[in-house]
Order: sequence, then C-alpha cells, then structure tokens
Amino acid sequence: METGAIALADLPGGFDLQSTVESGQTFRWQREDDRTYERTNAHGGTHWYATVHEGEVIRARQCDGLLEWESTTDAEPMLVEWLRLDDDLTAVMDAVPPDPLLERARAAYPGMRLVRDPFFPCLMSFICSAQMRVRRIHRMQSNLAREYGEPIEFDGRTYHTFPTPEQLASATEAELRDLGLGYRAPYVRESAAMYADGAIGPADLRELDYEEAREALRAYVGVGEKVADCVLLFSLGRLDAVPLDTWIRRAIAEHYPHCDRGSYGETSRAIREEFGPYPGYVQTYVFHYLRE
DNA sequence: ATCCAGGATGTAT
DNA sequence: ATACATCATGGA
Repeated sequence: METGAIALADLPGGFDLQSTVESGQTFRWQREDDRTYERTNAHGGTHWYATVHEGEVIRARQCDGLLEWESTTDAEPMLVEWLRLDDDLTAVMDAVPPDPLLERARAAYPGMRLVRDPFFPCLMSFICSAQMRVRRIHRMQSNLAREYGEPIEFDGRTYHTFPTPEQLASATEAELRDLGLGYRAPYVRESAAMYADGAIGPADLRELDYEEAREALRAYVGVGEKVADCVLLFSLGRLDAVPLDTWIRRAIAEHYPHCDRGSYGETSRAIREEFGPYPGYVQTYVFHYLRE
C-alpha cells in the first residue's frame, strides 16, 4: 500500500472532500461506511472515501488540513486531476456575481470543487440520472460495478472497477432492469455498445466548441441536452456548461424569470450570462444548495 | 394511496 | 420547432 497526504492550505480557495464527492457530480466515490449520499447528523469531513479507476484503488479522507490517501499506486496526480485541485477556486469565487441566491450558495459549501470524472462512467451515470434521485443514481452505479466490474482486493476489502463499455454492452436489458435501472436499461446498453464501437469520445469532443459538443453528445441513446451538459461539465471540463435540471429550472422561475426563453438552448445562453464567467461552478453550487 | 425524482424519446401538430 | 403522453422504480 502506498500512502501520502496533500496539504490543502496551499490550495487557493481550499477544498472540501465531502461536498465535492457528495453533491451529485460524481457517483463513483463510496464512503467506507456505505452511507454515501445518505443524510446523516454527523458533522462530516473526516469520512474515508474510495474510488477505483484503471485498476487502481484510491482511498482518501480530509483531516487537519490534509487530504490523506491510501492507494494501490501513487494517487496524488489522480486526486489532483479528478478533484480539480488545480483550479484556482479563489478566482472562481471572486467572480460569482453579487446576487443573493448565488452568494448564499457559494458561502454554504466553502471549498467545494467541480470534479473531472472519467468519460464513460460519467456518461453512464447521467444516462441513469433521468427522473432519479441522487442517492438512487449512486446506488445504480454501485450495482453496475458490483455486477459487471472486476473485483479488486485492497487492504482486506473488495472494490470493483466500473464496467468497461464492452462489459456493459454485453448485459441484457432484463439484467439491467433487475438492477433497478427501469426504462433506462436499454439506453445504458445501447450507448455502451456505441462507445465500444467507436462513437464520439473525449478526444473528438475537445475539438468542438461548447454548443457543438453538446449537440454531438446527443447522438448517444438516452442523452438529451441536460445529460450532455452534465457530461461536458463533470467530465470534459467545459466550465461554461450549465445543466438545466428541475432544481435549476425552479430557481430560474423563482429568481431569474427573465432568463426563461422557452427553449433549452436559449434559456441556457441567458442563464450563462447571469451566472458570470464560471457558470458551471455556480450551477453546481446552486444545485447542491437548493437540494440540501 | 398519490406524487415525484439531476429527462429522453416517439409521435402528432 | 414545439406540445404531449409515456417510460420503471423506490421513497416520502
């Protein structure tokens, strides 16, 4: 086992592990007490979380100004990438427009960062997210990993990789429905097969501008404008993407009715101007704030 | 029981 | 382009 710690005091804007990995951006981190996304009375902040990527297990917790980690490999570069520890969060926060709702949301979770999740698990997660509650989306991804991923032993516990596109494409619709995916089962199967078969991926998407990329992602089954925005924001680092989900639409109706332009595309443009130079960050703070 | 959840799809207009 | 019904499932 390799271990290490990242000093958080040096990070501009700080960091908060719990809100970052339990704010509905990523569904591949598991609390070691198996209570991820459950409402708890605990103060939070010192839980161990675990994730698996490319066959490597990483456990991390935040304690005394450190992000401590234990892993099958040197986890520091992965943590920096996945948790966007390279973002200047101070600059992001300073740029939040002086608006009551936005400032309340920003102040509610100091140190919360966007994530930079791997493309395929992110795509599958948000295909599953349609008309689902956050905790259930997380449960669905855990079910997929347990049933179709590869088990890895680490420090006396069994972890699972997220299934490869081929592994998910080989599942039957009935099997996926048994995991609680409901009508999203064929979407997951079909889109996994598409990606395994060479459909558009991160490298291609990086060459497109934001709205082109959003449109291109809709080629996947079960991916509309909103899910595409989630993948662009939480995986591809398009910080201008603003997923218009039920919570944000509610906020628009209540606080920014002038931004409701009828269509998704036009409302998106209007709200991106309202949210300032880092609209994706602001969206995620508002979402987490309203949902809690 | 009834309603709702990080919506997308197919169909009709 | 826009409006509408329909799609599973679990939790409150």
